[in-house]
Amino acid sequence: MAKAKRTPKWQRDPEGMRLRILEAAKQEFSAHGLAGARVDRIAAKAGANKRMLYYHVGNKDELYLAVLEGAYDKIRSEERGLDLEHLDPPEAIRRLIEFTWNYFLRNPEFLSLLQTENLARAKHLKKSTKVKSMHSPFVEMIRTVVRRGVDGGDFQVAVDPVQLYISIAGLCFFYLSNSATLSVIFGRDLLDKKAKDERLAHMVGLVLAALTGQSVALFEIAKAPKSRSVVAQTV
Amino acid sequence: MAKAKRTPKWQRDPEGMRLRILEAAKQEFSAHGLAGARVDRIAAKAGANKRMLYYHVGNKDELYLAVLEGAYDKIRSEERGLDLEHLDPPEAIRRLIEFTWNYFLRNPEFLSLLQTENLARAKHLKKSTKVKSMHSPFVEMIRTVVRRGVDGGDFQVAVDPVQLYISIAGLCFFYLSNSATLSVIFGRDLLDKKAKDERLAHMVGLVLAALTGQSVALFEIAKAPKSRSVVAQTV
DNA sequence: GAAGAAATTAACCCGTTGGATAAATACTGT
DNA sequence: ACAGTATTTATCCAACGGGTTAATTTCTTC
Repeated sequence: MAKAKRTPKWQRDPEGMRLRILEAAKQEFSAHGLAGARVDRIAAKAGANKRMLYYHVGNKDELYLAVLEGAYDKIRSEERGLDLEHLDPPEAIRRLIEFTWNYFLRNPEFLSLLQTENLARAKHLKKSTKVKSMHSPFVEMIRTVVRRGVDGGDFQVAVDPVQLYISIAGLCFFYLSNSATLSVIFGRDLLDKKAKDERLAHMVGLVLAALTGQSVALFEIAKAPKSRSVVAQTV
Repeated sequence: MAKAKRTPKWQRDPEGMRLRILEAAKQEFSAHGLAGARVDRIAAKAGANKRMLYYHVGNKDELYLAVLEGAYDKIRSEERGLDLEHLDPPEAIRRLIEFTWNYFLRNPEFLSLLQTENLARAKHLKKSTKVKSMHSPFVEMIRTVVRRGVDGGDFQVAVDPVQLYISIAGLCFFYLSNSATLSVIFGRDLLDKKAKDERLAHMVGLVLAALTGQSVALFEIAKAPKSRSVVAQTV
């Protein structure tokens, strides 16, 4: 028998493999949900063997939780880089909305994972020790912005930062995560460029108008004079 | 051999059976999603045999679509009874928000079903002929309210009714459908009575303030003087 | 009271799926 | 070069789950 096999069939790369597995799992879980996800497909997509999943991460549930924690970790860390402190309050809120919107656009799997986890009534997330300790200092960031806005006279009311955050996230989240059914219902494509631009303008206008008491459509239109209405639309 | 079996083991009731199957399926699908739902559990919950599902409705996918169509049918019909025409515009918007909020609260399975269907990118809904024809005349209802509000000077801007509807639905939907993960993240129970009351007040305040340009917290507080802040919260 | 249709039950089929076992292959230190 | 360990592969399997087949029971009607 010739000795053969001079070239290694694979390189050892445990950390790389772990990452590929998690990435593949993220796609699979977000595309099919927890129950619909197939362990074999994850393995194949990661260029790995099914046994590897169990070796490197654990069983299906642990894998799912790891993906979920990773997703939260990612958004929280990006949020931290937002520093809204040295913007004047209305501009800070605008930036927050734009960040949230764009993050959701860039990371659709995050939306799907959240939906999946909420469908499961956060059963898995509750078990996570990591995520609980991540309570966003983000809320404090927003609280500060609101306080500054009120003190400086820009904002009319000192809104609860958690409510505000949930509202902003909700305005973005619902539109994007439900765009499929909404598009069918309303018979328009909500994901083409124009629709997305209009939505962003609408959300910024809605929230800022509520906070400042002035129709934001005004300076919105001033900024982009050619787009004919943005929040407002002549009747 | 004695003849036995004088009392019938079951009554024939095809329509009742069909309804029980659909109700059981609704619960199962909303609790576990499409892939997670178990045909056997549906049958058991309906007090039926698995074969009955196929006899009365069809296979798992058809069953799911039937449930989904039923859910849409229900909310659309309730919406039709809202008649906002003879309310003055701000009050009409308030009622719309309250209706949406309460409907979602009363029908949590509807939220779950929507989430599930959107996770599937509306694959099934697109096949439905019924739902497409249900385009809500609701949008026209809202358009009329907005137009009246602008004409009468109550509203500052003529917002696109579809955007407004999506915003209202989104504010309600996200809070409720994601309350499980949000509660974990923020470490507060978002579903107790007080939290729900505050949320409703926040949403009404946000939307009406944006539309009218006046901080709605004012007449909100006037109406319910004992609740200490509603939209606003002193800093 | 018998025939035929409608509704219901029980039992089985068979591909899928999560997970396990054990062997093979690459790397590390000595 | 050898031993020991970490990583990867190749198979296997028991449970499950959707769907089907065929028999059984009730209702209708003539």
